[in-house]
Amino acid sequence: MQKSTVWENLPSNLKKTKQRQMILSALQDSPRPLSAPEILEALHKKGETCWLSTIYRNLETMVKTGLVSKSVLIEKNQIYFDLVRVEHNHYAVCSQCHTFLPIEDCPMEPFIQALKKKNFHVNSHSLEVFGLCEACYRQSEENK
Amino acid sequence: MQKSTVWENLPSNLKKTKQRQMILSALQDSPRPLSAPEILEALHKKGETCWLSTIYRNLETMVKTGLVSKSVLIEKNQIYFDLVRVEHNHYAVCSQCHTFLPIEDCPMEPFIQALKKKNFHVNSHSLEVFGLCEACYRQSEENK
DNA sequence: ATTACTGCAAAGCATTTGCAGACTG
DNA sequence: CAGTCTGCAAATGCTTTGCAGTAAT
Repeated sequence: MQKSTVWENLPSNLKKTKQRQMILSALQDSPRPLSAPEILEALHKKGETCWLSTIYRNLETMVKTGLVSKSVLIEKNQIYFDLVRVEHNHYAVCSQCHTFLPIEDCPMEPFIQALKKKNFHVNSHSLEVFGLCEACYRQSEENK
Repeated sequence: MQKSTVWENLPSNLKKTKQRQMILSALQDSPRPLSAPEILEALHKKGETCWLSTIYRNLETMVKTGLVSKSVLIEKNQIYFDLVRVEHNHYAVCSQCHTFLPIEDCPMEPFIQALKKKNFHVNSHSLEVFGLCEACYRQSEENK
């Protein structure tokens, strides 16, 4: 793994273990969020080994320290994790092939302001859009 | 249960069973979305019985027919179901006490338009906001 | 040396599935 | 009667937890 700034700047109470590095690297190499089992599989493909429980525990601590974000894919009812990157936090997910299409701007700001007025203190939000990507949409049209 | 329009207008391929009625009624009586286990509990409190698998199966068919909407509470990693009402679809959820605060307008429209331009065909979306409700926020401030 | 972390096993729980009998239209 | 639906049991699969040994600082 090309050691990233993220890695160099791990909070001091987090030790730099091989497993931690492998997990971060898997997330970094992926163009989309991954579930814990998917991370395991990705590591296996590289010939690396790690236990699922280790993956879960690490992801959870990384979420707490803000390195990683957590979301749920409702269609699979499974938790997905993503490196916190500046560029994007949200995805449109194809119901058929589960392609993740990153969404640029997040339209939530005005929203969060409105909640502030109601004395709700927002920490985080999640947003998922479902539908069909171009390819799957075409296919479904053809089958009509 | 006060028989609602929803009940009267069930799609003709859905039979009007006691269980279906009980489940709809539980959702109707609730000010917030419920998980399947919560629905079961609600029925028990009324002295009604029903199996969890029946609840799950019914909710799923109702989602398909558009009577009910489905969302995930990431903090509990559990699926929640809500009657599809005109008024609101989204909630702000308190991380502490899990109060659901309904959010009025949905800011997603411009968003969905933008995705159309990218040839992604949106079917549905989910949106959750997390944070602290007023009461829990005060409490957390006091404990500082 | 201290504290955090991992492997491993086992449990926990929400959710799904299969099937035979019961109910609805 | 035909097609759905339910009760029930059992399985599935993700996620969590406990503990003893291992590794990092």
